[in-house]
Amino acid sequence: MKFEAVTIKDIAKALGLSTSTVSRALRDSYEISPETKRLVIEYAQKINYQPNPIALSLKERKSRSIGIIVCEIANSFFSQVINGIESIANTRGYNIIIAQSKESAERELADLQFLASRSVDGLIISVTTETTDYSFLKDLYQRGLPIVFFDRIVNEIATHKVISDNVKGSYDATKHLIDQGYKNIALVTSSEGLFITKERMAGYQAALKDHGFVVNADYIKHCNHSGMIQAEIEDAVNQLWGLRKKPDAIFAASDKLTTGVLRLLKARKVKVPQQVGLIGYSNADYTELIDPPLTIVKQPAFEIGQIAIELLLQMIESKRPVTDFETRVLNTELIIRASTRSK
Amino acid sequence: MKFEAVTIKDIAKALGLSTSTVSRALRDSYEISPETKRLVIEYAQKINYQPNPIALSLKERKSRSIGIIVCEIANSFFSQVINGIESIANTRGYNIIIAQSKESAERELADLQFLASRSVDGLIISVTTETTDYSFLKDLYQRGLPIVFFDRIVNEIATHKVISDNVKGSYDATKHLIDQGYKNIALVTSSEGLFITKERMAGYQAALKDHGFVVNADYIKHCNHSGMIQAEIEDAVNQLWGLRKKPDAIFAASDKLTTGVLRLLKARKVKVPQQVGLIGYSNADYTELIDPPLTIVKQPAFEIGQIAIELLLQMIESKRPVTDFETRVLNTELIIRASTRSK
DNA sequence: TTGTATGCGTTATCAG
DNA sequence: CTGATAACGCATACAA
Repeated sequence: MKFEAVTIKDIAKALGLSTSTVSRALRDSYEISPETKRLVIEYAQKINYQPNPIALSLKERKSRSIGIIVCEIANSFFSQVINGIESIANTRGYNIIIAQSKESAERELADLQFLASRSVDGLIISVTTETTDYSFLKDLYQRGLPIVFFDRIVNEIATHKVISDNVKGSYDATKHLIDQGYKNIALVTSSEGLFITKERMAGYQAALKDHGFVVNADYIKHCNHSGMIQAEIEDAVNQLWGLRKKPDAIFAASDKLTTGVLRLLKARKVKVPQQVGLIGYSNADYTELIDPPLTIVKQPAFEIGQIAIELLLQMIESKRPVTDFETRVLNTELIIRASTRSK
Repeated sequence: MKFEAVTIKDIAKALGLSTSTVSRALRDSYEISPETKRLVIEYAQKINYQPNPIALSLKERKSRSIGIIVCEIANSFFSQVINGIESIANTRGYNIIIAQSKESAERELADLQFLASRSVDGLIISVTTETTDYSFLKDLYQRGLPIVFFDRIVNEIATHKVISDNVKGSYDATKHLIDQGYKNIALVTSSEGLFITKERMAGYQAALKDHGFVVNADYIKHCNHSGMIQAEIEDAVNQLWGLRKKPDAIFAASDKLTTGVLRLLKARKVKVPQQVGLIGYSNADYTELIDPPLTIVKQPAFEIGQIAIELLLQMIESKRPVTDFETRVLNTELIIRASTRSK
């Protein structure tokens, strides 16, 4: 509470007891007489006593808060993950502090320092597409800060990770385009350094090969998710369109890229899926509203959040350091819409 | 930091000084010799000393964190407001704790208690459409917790408020439909209790009257933003469609309602704007992607957040209680798309 | 100019 | 069973 917060001391004074007795009574210690306990607990309830979490944090050297770093909360995927995290964190008495990196490695570092200085008990993070220097993260981790990665994970750090099955998701998406009769399928994806990018590329390539297509390096375009993303997408599409054998379909391998490609095609009056096929990763809820509704690969964002926080709390609350780390891989969902392609 | 966090005591020991000297040197107190200051500051930097914010909070009886309660962070409007809040809070050394009420008054109360118990220094809130009991909020406020309302404000509590000009925004939206030639314009809006609902209704009614239309009570439908919102919208639209004089246009007075109405019309293969005109409040970024792009009323969400936090920090940091409260009213933007109605 | 002592709210340790 | 005291990390009134 604020101003006149009631403390253990107030209770002690009012009841003519010592603070330690009150503290013990409140924590239901076995060494306090039932009578005293009753008295204390009743009075505490009456005056609506709430233990001061700050004092508790100072004493116990933990803050019962966990930090989350994502690039952007306005992104559906991330806000759904946060919802998942929150749904569990709250019931376990933890609060979450959200920081946005805005796809900037610099801001990410600042966020990290900020959260560390606020002594969060643990961290859940999806790194930026820019991040290449993991030293601070590693340092934090080695100093004992529990960390769980999700989505854009860092393989260089051995801890729990939660992702969706990127290879399979991308394989399915690409296969769907093939099944629809597209012959020249391009991939617009994120920065090469990212692990999930590699996986998504692998799924795309595997699907092509399995169906007798050759992988054309010119068909693979990387865009990083900077503030310039729309311009990068435009560049990528221009390059694709400029090829001798122009692609007839695009697989966009992230939420932002899907929206971006769609935006561009709309602006250029390109008909989807008649003129160009399009499929993309997306957790947005608008994809069924566009015309025709877009076929998407959807990640189980809420579950990803829940699993991430479960694993994190497990690390935080276990007495001795966790040694065997898991990488949880969840299935994505291919949501097929407007599946009939009118050629 | 975590484990081996370096404290003022460590510095003192290493330099053969007392903790108070170190503390003062770090805070650049005038009563410390330049030489000692230099020594302390250099050493502190070298070992990367970070003051423990928890200890600081306990001492200064404030947490340098502010609470935010919104119904849903996945809502573009709210995530943009949060971005605005965060942009300022971070630079002023405050962190934000976000809680979601999910349109439930019960969860809102729990959030409130949670944040109060975490001793936030201030609160920024947009209440649920369900909220009718303001007693806890009022209580908190009277105990000295600075509160700023935005969007769904509570007029019963005299403090700063930030909203957009709902009357004008709705007036403009309605007028736009009239200008497009629609004659029977329905309003789908939120719960009647909400102040912003009243304002949006007022704008809608004023526009009709000013243009020589009569306000038809049957054309006004209230839906509250519960988990059943889509069903409520369906009900509302069914009722509208069942009227003797069926409406030829709908003004949806919130983000969620706009999406919901659109979803329904799409599902029923109703052509917008040919068969039914549609205009709605929206801060989503997908409205230009639908076919044809939707005309919307957009709120200056980021600015709303920035102003809210500015006002809050002003309350928090002012020595004596603020007495003259402002209600900041910002202009909305009418973004006209697909303006030519092909009748 | 620097050091000592105290308190913020709580719990753990040690006495009684 | 209960009470006094110390400690968590920091800032500050008071002493020197």
